[in-house]
Amino acid sequence: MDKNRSDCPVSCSLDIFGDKWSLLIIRDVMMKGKVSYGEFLTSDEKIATNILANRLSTLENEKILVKEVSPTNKSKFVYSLTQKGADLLPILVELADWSIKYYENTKASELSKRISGRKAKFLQEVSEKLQERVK
Amino acid sequence: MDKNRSDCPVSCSLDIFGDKWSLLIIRDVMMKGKVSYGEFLTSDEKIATNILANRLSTLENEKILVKEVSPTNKSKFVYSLTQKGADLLPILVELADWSIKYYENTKASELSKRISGRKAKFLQEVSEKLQERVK
DNA sequence: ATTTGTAGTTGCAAAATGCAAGTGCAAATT
DNA sequence: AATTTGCACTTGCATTTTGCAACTACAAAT
Repeated sequence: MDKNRSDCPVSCSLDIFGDKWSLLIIRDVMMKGKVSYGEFLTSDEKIATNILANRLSTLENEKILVKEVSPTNKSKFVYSLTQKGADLLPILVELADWSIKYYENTKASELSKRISGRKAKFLQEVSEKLQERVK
Repeated sequence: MDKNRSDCPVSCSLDIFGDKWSLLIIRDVMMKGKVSYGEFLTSDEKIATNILANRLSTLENEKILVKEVSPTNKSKFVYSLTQKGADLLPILVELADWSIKYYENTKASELSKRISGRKAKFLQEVSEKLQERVK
């Protein structure tokens, strides 16, 4: 059970989701409204099925996501964010902001640049919306 | 050369430093004033020498760090942050903040909790200090 | 000429990842 | 009632990355 490499808070965060996939699943739930295994598989980055299952299980164990039977379809599962998961939003915003600043200079990214210029407001707006569906 | 899994800015950031070690090196430069290979090796998380060499090389290629001969010792190298590297500060702060919120409830973390309560101010202060030594 | 300090590289075993195919099970279809 | 479909995985296997220990290179100090 000793999974922490040190007691540094940065290191502890990375111990949980310091990989190329975990935060993309969170992004999908948070920003794209995805809720199911099948939906996560359709993202552009093409996560492998075993890796997805593994990460969902980790995120569930860490109480970042909760897995429940779909209310509309009894043979389907839906994943949703806990408050702990919703609180990852500022991290995602900063990751995106940095990338936009240094890598995106195309027309297509003008929207995201405007968002990034009003970061505090954007954060608050999204955060409020997330509140309505945290478990 | 096609290292980007998608054009999502979150994904692009993770393509570069989405692993358990890269951001710890940045933390060491940024928060602990470490500058050399030998100093990075002494951190609590115990990075392996080959991984450290590999990550330093990636961070240098991405122009997040610059490597120069030490002005005081001609047979030593020093690494320093570029502006692009210094701009990773908000990401580190949010990673730490999240971890502090959900994992640290001991006396020892009272300091970091106070910092996290004055995040904007802390960010500005550290950021100003970093400006003096970006390359 | 030898030792020390610094920054790596190399070899190899173990773990994580990627990919394709297969499984289990409930619901819908025939 | 039997078969097919949809969904959520699991499994097997090859490739890649990581971790660990030992070794190398080279300049400076002794």
